[in-house]
Amino acid sequence: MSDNDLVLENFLPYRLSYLTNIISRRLARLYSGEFGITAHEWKILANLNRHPDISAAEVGEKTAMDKVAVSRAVSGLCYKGLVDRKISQQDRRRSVLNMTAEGKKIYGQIKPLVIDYEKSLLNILSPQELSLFDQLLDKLTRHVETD
Amino acid sequence: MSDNDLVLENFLPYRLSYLTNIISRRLARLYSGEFGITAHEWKILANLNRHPDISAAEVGEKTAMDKVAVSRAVSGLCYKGLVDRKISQQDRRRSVLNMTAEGKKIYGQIKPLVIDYEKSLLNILSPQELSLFDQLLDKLTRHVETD
DNA sequence: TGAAATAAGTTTCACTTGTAACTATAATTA
DNA sequence: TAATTATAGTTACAAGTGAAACTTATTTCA
Repeated sequence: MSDNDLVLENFLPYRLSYLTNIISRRLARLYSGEFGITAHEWKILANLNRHPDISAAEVGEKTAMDKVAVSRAVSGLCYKGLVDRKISQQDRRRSVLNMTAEGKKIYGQIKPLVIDYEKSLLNILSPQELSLFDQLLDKLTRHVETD
Repeated sequence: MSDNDLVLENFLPYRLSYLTNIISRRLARLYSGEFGITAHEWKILANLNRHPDISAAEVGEKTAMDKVAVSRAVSGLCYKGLVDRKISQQDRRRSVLNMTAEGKKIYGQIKPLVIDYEKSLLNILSPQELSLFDQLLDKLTRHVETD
């Protein structure tokens, strides 16, 4: 067996995926339990908070979700009364999405939980380590994004 | 709006998940297309290569997969003739799993593709950066593993 | 012993997700 | 301007996934 044999525990894509899965599960617990929000729905709420009046396609761009996932999550949010969907008068194919008052309220309740979780996660790293990790993550991401 | 508002593009769990998803998709292409192997199946092959004669439960431990996923992936591999499943004579509930000759052949074909992909991924980082990223990843993983 | 509890693995059911087909509207161009 | 092409979003179908129930085998301990 060659000495560059494949050892999953050392294989970086696998380790990255392992870490990410744990973190995603923990985060999902924050919104799924008490609030009944899925990860996709949460991502959309966070985007509508920053960018009101955007369309489903724009949500898709900003969240890297495909349009079917966006459609389903937006439907779920509308059904729960957290998002309001209007038809654009400029282009009647497009939707114009916004959080409702109730949506903003829920968003405001979940946001601190999520931010606290991120803090608790990152407090194991020193400021220098965090900054480095940040840069390396960016570097890798820019690298893999070039198809 | 508070200044520690939630901005997904800066939110580390989101960025980690984004990077991981791209990498996982690319990797999956390496085995799914030509070889018809799923990511789960591939993980199991890689484990059986290093640890012959293990049981489904042991595969589960080593891959962090749940037992249902292991059961299904092993069934798929047996059906394709890549893995051989015997009943343990010491404990007839347990299975004893091994790659077949054909399984080893396929494994040997996929392995270099996967290793090359990892190399192409990491060659954007200097040896120092890589070593740092490695350490930080470990540190974060150990941190989140403590429930 | 033998009844109850535990363990390995599979099957089932409900839910999620991805791909492709479809509907409705808008833009293009012959 | 009418026919074609492209776009936004939804629906339908198939495949994947997770939780719980189930089957068979083993262990525990009264």
